[in-house]
Amino acid sequence: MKVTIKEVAKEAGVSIATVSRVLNRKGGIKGETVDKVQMAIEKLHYHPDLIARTMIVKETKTVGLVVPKLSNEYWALLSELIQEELWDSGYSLVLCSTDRQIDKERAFMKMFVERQVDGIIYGGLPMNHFRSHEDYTHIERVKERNIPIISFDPNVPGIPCVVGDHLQGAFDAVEHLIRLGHQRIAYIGGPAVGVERELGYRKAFMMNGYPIDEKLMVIGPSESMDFGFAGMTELIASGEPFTAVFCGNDMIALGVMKAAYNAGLQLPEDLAIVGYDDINLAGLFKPMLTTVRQPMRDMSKSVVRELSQIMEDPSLIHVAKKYVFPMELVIRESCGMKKTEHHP
Amino acid sequence: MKVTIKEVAKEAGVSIATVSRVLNRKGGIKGETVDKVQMAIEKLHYHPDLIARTMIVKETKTVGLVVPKLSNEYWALLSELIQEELWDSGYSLVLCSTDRQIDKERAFMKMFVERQVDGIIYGGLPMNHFRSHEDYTHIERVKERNIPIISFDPNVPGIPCVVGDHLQGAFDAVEHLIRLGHQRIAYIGGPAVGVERELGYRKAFMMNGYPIDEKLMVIGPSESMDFGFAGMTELIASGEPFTAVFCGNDMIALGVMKAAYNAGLQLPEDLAIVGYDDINLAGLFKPMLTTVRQPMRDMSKSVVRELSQIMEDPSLIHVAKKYVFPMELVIRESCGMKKTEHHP
DNA sequence: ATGAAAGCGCTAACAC
DNA sequence: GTGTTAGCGCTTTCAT
Repeated sequence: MKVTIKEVAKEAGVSIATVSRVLNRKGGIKGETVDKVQMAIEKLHYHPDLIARTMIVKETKTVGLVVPKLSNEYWALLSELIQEELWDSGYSLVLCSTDRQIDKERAFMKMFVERQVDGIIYGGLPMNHFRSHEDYTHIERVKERNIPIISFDPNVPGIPCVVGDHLQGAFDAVEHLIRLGHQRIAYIGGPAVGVERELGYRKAFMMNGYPIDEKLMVIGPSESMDFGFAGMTELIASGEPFTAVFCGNDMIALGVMKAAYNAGLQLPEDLAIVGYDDINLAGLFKPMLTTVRQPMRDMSKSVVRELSQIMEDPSLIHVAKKYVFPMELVIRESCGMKKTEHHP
Repeated sequence: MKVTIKEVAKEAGVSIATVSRVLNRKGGIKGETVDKVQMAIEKLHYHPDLIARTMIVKETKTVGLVVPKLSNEYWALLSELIQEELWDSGYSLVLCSTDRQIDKERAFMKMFVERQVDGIIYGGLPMNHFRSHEDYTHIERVKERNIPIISFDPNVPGIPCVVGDHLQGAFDAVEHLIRLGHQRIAYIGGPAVGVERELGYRKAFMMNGYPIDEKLMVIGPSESMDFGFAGMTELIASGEPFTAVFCGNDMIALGVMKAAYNAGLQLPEDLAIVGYDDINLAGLFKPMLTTVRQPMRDMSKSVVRELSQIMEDPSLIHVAKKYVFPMELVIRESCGMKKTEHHP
């Protein structure tokens, strides 16, 4: 049989209220009594029932996290960091991976409210995945219920967000390529990594007065290595000339590298590549990947800090602050050497 | 204010018992009444409170998973697969990453019992991480409380386990190397990946009557790329000759490859490498990694199936069945060509 | 076919 | 300082 607070009380010869008090360190109790209770707890191997507690204090000390995919270093690392931060703040993590299925995302949200999670970190699909605003109601619904929610990376209007400045990051990456003398730069990415990177790409061209060749843009629904491989293979087959490619993320870049090797290209001599995210793998292979680093640690610390704040004062959920983090271009080998160089 | 079963009852003009009945599809209710209740539920946007329900039915529909690290494709993939399987069976996943800290592992277990998870999947540290049997009591404690628990991969005595046959896997890998003509084969691995792989390595040598040069064995506490890199670098520096290396896992193998390249070695000409796990990345780079594949999908399906069974009938926890899965050697490029070949 | 009422294990007034 | 008691939102006998 499960041992409850009652047994402890009897064993210690006090009332259940007293036991509850020492459990919650309320103070105002004789040291002697505290000892008696603690002895009883030890003796009976008593663990308080968090579920019963929740019924009264109305907090589960649980937060839900939604990510699109776990078998991707970026999201795996994020989940790990968040779990750690959360644990340090006394929360457990209920993890849900949607595999990019919108209806799963909805089901998870429903589960979160039924389970009474104290807060939600939403690392789900970017809004451009949803056909209409109406598709986004599962988020609204949560907000209406005053469940603290914060978005990580997808920029969700109306709720607080911690996002990276991907327009800037992509801009810097492409600008770097342009400085290196490239003009025919391909882009392989798409909605799965968000539209900002494509916009940053376009901005760099616009700012430099270069035309964009839409034939060099491979936009697809995925963010995987396989997508990068397929996209690159197709691009090469098209015969369209290009000397560099900017990838929506590092996994795509890895796929692109493989396709380039397959086609007999020398890297970085024949082709410059830049990725995005700076996952661990990025620095591993030759040529080591030039990429855009996201300050993951800072960002995850930030989401849980902000979420905690909202959990403390739920009214804060109505001020949809945005925290945008700067991205950092990490120059390694995959773009080769500058073709021209001057010191001003 | 939160809408409870009471409001629904009033709205529908029935008692809360009736509402509860339609909620749980108990049957024996007039269709008309069911409709009334359902209308009320819709109208009020009622969601049942799973927490309150739990107090009575004593199940949280929650299972806890502990893994050593999430930022490692192997565990990330496993977590993803398990989450998926669990969800399909109606369970939510509470995920905990220990970062290989034993005290964290203990704290998680404690949390699991307080939170009344219905079951636990333990993908924690192999027993050789624990100094003594006494250190393993957190597992025992859980079992004593009759909380269904099953181990994934670490072979934990006394509880059901789903494990890979790593002794066989490692044996096959090293045997392959030997068949290819190698005799000076290094091993880079250690307790983090379990001892079975080392034993498989030794077995292959023993069965072939070759001596083992302990100087070729790099045993360390980690399973990361960095460890592989450092271990390999050190091994090369030692001046000890060798023509092949068997790695405890693919991440280590990747690190080893990098170190080999750094040292100016040609792969696979100068050095044969075989990894373990067959993570996605394994097939990506040149030379594509020969490795040992774990049937992850089958294995994760199996853990949750077995766990479900124990959750249905908790007495099953006392029969510590083991499910051992065969490993499969995947031959790619990193070992080069056979030096001799005959067809019998 | 439905309602009334007794808890589940705990916390939080409110007494003494 | 400590005990008594009223719930939290739900499921489940036991009546009717």
